[in-house]
Amino acid sequence: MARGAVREPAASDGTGGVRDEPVRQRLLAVATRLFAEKGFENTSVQEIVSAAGVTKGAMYHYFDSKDDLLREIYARVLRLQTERLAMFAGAGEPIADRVHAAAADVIVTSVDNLDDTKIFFRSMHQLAPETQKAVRAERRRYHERFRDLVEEGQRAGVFRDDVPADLVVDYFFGSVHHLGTWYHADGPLPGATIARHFADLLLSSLRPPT
Amino acid sequence: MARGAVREPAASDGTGGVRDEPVRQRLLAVATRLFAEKGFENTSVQEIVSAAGVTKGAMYHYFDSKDDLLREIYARVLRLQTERLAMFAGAGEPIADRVHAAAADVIVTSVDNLDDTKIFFRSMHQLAPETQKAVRAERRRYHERFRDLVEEGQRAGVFRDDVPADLVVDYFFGSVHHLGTWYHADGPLPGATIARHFADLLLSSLRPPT
DNA sequence: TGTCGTTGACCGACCAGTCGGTACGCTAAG
DNA sequence: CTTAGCGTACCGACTGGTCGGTCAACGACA
Repeated sequence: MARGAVREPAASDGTGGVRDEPVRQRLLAVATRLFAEKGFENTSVQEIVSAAGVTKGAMYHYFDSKDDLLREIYARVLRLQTERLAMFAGAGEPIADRVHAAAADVIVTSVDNLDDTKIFFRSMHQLAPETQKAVRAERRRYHERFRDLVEEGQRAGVFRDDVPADLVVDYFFGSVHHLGTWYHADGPLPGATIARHFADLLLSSLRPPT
Repeated sequence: MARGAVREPAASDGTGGVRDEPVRQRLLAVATRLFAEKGFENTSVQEIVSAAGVTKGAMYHYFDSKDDLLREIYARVLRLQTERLAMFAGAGEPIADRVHAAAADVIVTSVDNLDDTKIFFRSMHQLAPETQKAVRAERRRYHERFRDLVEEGQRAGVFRDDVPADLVVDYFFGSVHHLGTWYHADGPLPGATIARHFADLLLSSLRPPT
């Protein structure tokens, strides 16, 4: 590596288009890709830093551990989804429309960040129990926010109420979380189409029984 | 270990109730439990054989590799579910009832074998690519069989046909596969209740739109 | 009945390699 | 002079897998 260069190595550094992001961001981006490709435990720290064009010293300067790297990836996608859910939940439309919009949106963002989605559910259990508990708690808050939306619809008589709202949320998000196992960006259906179909199925299953 | 004993060690051998299963079965049972608890990569071969009361020599006598152990666990649960699906699909009842029964059954068996379910979707990507492809292919056949059922209902006009049957199957099995991440046997809802609710939601979402 | 030879089941010490993590040094900026 | 931002060298723990060896059961044969 060119030691004479100033802060950032020159334009072409072999990291594939992420060349002038700061080191920390580059490490996160590369780790996300590698974790999604080969799994957390099968990706060595050495591979990550090599792909990012730095060394282990740099990585351990920005992150406490390999676990910490994974945790940061989780936190990032959770922040994004939580923000967007709050936006859709607080809109002024009828409850059914808000649920439909929020459901469709979470699918679109999951597809747009498919690597994060994959990592989340494959590698969660690799984290230290304490860290895992923290991540789970944040995830739970997200689910509860969505559940409140469903309950609002049930109280309004728009949704069937013979199925617990919690179960409905687990049901729907099971589908969302498993997008990573079968969806491919080059497949026949674009993310927006899947989002619409899944949201339709959710709303349809919530119609009160005849 | 008592070397003087004959084939099977005496009654109490500290393996916790699996004492007189043959060694191969014991290894599978113990590995299933440990893989579900701590993940495939975080479970060493030494831990497995210690918990099963044998040594590495024994394990490598029955299995080619650690991967082979995982593959056997997959194959076992896939065989079971495939058999049961064929049974429900071939019954003489109306198509809606058959889909409902098959959907509820796969949930019950997933809950009954929750460890296998967890392992399946957490550790699949750890397998060698070739092995992984074989397992995926078998899994795909199972999904296709289920999809055919949905399509049968669509052709009969019982189910809505504005959503591709493939998508419906991915939608539903996402929920099934994620049972392992939130369901606990000591929770408030028994498996049969969840099975009923999920199957109801599926059938409800398949009703033709008004 | 006694005693070989063979075979399947299993033991346990060991190896070569890999991994996450650390200690320390250098450089440039403030 | 201090601090941030890294690079380099290296450690110790651990892993999957191997390999020579042990032991009991069994069939053959006298």
